Amino acid sequence: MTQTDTVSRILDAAEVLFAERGFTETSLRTITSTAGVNLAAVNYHFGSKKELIQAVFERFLTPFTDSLVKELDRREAMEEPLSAEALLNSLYRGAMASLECQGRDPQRFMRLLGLAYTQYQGHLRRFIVSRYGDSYRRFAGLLSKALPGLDPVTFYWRLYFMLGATIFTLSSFDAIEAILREDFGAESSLQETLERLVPAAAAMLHADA
Amino acid sequence: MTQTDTVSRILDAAEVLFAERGFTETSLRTITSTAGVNLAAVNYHFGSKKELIQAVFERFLTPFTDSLVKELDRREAMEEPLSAEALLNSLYRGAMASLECQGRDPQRFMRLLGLAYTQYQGHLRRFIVSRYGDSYRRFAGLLSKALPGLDPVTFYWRLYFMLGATIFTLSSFDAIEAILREDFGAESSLQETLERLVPAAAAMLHADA
DNA sequence: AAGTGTTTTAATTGGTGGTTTGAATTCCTA
DNA sequence: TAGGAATTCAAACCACCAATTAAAACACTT
Repeated sequence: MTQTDTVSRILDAAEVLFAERGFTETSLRTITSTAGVNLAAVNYHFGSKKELIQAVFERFLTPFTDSLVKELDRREAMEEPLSAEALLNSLYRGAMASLECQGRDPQRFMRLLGLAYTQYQGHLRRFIVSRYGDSYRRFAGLLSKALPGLDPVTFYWRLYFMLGATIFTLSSFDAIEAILREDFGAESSLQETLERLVPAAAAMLHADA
Repeated sequence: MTQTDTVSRILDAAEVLFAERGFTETSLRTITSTAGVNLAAVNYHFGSKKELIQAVFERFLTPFTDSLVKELDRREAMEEPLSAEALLNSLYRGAMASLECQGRDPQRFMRLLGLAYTQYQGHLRRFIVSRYGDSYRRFAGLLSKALPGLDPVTFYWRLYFMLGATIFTLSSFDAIEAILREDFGAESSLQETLERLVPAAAAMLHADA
């Protein structure tokens, strides 16, 4: 078993278990035993449980963010004025594509993102903002240009409303989908939900202040 | 120290600590010591930590829900057609008023609600739905009537988008407000944020499908 | 005031958590 | 292939946890 193998086995197991149960509810013993590695390997390779959690997010967020930045470069190079809908579609579709071509489950990613924002007293939130904040500020700047005449404070609040709607619904997608299936017999895929989310979010951003 | 005193001291301390750190990150020892009561009092009065958590939510949600139901009764008795915006205002304002007149911090309430929904292995989610689901189904029914012609599945997804936007932004109100204050020098009150949220949510609900 | 049921207390139990250690093993290079 | 670094391993450590128990303190009735 090579080094990288052990490291990625730990990350794989941690990713799944964290998404299922949360961070404090997942012990290192559970992670290492499902990964099939020794308990001490976590502290050896990552230093601590906290750093393992950050590493899980790094592996998720770096390609996600890179693909967004590339997509924004591409879009901007076109010189066409970017509509809010187009930007939202770039964000969601680009992100989904980036995750799927990696073989990662987009739902799990959203679930982790949701946990990052509610658990751990905001350690993770700060980590994510400091590491990836610039890229998302760029996205926000472009989106803001697509909504001329909207007062900046209102715009930013609505951006957070959108973030909340996205993270909340996608991170509990399974639970919500199960409820709707029982009540209406209608199945919804993640893809369809994003297609519902984009126009709804756009309408929210465009609303009169 | 009378019985009710001990019980409510425990609930007060638990409420604050849970909202600050989450459930598993808060030990009974921390709760009882900040409450100034003996460790065994929790298990004596509530049975277990799990039941204490439920009790904290019950104390929060029961007056909250009761005030919503009364408001809905009042509104329905007026026989006027209810607009979506009016219903949202009833929900938010009624709830805020109910919490504030109790001397409870609305933000803390939202923070707890956020935690309840993200704890996946969700005994809390089930507890809340089974206890208060009927009242909120009634609200959803009225809101749905205010949006004729909207396909039910789309409506419900948008309801969850709205719930997500609300819980997410209000539960991290402090953090978001701090960022906006730094970037724009503009302070936002919780009241103002709700006044931004209502039209944004209404626009989302009214969007073309 | 005695007695009964209730509440609080302090000490204990059995268990799990993250982390550390030092020896054993594997890997790579010289 | 020999030697040294990197990695793995079993075991242990120590802090902390929820829950229980039995005795002490209290409140309330008769």
